[in-house]
Amino acid sequence: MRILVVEDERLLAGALKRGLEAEGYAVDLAPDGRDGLWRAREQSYDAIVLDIMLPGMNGFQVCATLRREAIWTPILMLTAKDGEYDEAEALDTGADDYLSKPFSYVVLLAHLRALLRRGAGQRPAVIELDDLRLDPASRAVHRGDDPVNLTAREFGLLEYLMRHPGTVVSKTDLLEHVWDVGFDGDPNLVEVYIGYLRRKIDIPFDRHSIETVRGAGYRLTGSA
Amino acid sequence: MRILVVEDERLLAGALKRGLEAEGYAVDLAPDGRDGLWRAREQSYDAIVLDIMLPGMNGFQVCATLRREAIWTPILMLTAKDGEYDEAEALDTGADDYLSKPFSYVVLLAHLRALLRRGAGQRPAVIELDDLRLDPASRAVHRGDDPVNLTAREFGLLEYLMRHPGTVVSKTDLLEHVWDVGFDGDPNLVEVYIGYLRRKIDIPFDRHSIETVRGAGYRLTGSA
DNA sequence: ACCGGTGCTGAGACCCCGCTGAGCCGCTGA
DNA sequence: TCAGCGGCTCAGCGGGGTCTCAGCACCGGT
Repeated sequence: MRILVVEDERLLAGALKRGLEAEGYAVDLAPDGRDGLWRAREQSYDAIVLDIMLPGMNGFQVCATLRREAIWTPILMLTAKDGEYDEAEALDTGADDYLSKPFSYVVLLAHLRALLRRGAGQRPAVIELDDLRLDPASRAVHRGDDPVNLTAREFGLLEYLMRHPGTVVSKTDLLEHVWDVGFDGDPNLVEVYIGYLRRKIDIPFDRHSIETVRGAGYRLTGSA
Repeated sequence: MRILVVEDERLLAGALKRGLEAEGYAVDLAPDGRDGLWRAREQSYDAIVLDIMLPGMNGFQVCATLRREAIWTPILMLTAKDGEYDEAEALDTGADDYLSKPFSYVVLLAHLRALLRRGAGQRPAVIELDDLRLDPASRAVHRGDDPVNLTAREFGLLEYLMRHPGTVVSKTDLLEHVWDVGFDGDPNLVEVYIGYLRRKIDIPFDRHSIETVRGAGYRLTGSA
């Protein structure tokens, strides 16, 4: 865990460095806003402790600049005054948390821990098979760079196949999982939709990733 | 944006509910810890405002229980005393932020907004998608340089969509998060409001950023 | 080669989904 | 009190999606 402390008061900065290092963190110091901004850009920190009152460039500016550059390192702001709107402004410029001076060391630690705990958000898994990509979240399918437009039923069918790559899936399996359970319809329905799929993801690209296994079902080929 | 307020003091709870609803949030109230825990488990909230002093089960316990069950809804704790260790304990049991009573409504709002911003995975204060800008703080929306006038409901809808860009959001999702709890209304309502939105942010500018994904929901296109 | 079985495809009907305009209700401010 | 606005419901319409059906192609076994 690497932490950047941007603080111009020597005494406070030193105390923070020693304290945090005692907790096992690796700490970098920056004496002013410009240096802090530079370090935050160059290095990858797990969190930044950022004072507002700084020579040269104040904390708000540093924070806003970083966010504008799409750098999302968690930022803990140290507000000198405890005016309400100061705090609100800190959060609105993109800080993740703030502390009003004077603060106790225990509280700072707790805030930092909370900040570090909030890790990166998990992204829904995109399923890939060779150059075929399916994103369940955005319901988007791509063959290479070309987008493929699928209807709801076609998408459901392809998703099920892609979740069982390389294995033979029977038509009754598909009817049960892609269509409603206990669907007593004609297996021909599956054949029809397999046809639709092929005409959208295989034939235009001259592939044949959907194999038919006579008497058994279908198999989607390719490797993740 | 759906928010759960766990607070036993009737007056405060009511005031919060009314205030937040005026801002366009959908608000649920829970009068004690047990009820709050139950609701937080059952429903999907975008944030929880959690008092510590509660009958039956206190806020620490509720918070710790939720985290133990891997429910990561952002939690804003209301600490009655302003002892340092209270605050530290709040953060250490898994709360994301805290406020010491008494607090002002402005500050609460700022904290909540910051929390909601993080919940979606660390976004800047102003949400941008291509030339569409939405500022939660000032409740202003712009397409390019042109201001767009939205009603509260339209704004809530657009904000939720912009916090989930590129992903398909179902109508029931929207009903649950943009409208009130347990809203068992007609999904047509969503369609109507999508229509309103399109007539304000898309059609006049000859775009179509709100795509309908037949059988699944809607997707807001564009890149930050 | 013949023939039954299995899978593929084009055409078409039906129906549900989503969009829209009209209108009602409640609130608010003039 | 009334006009205006926002929120919501309702009914109708249009079109795209789902499904059925029949005919044809292909494959395997005798």
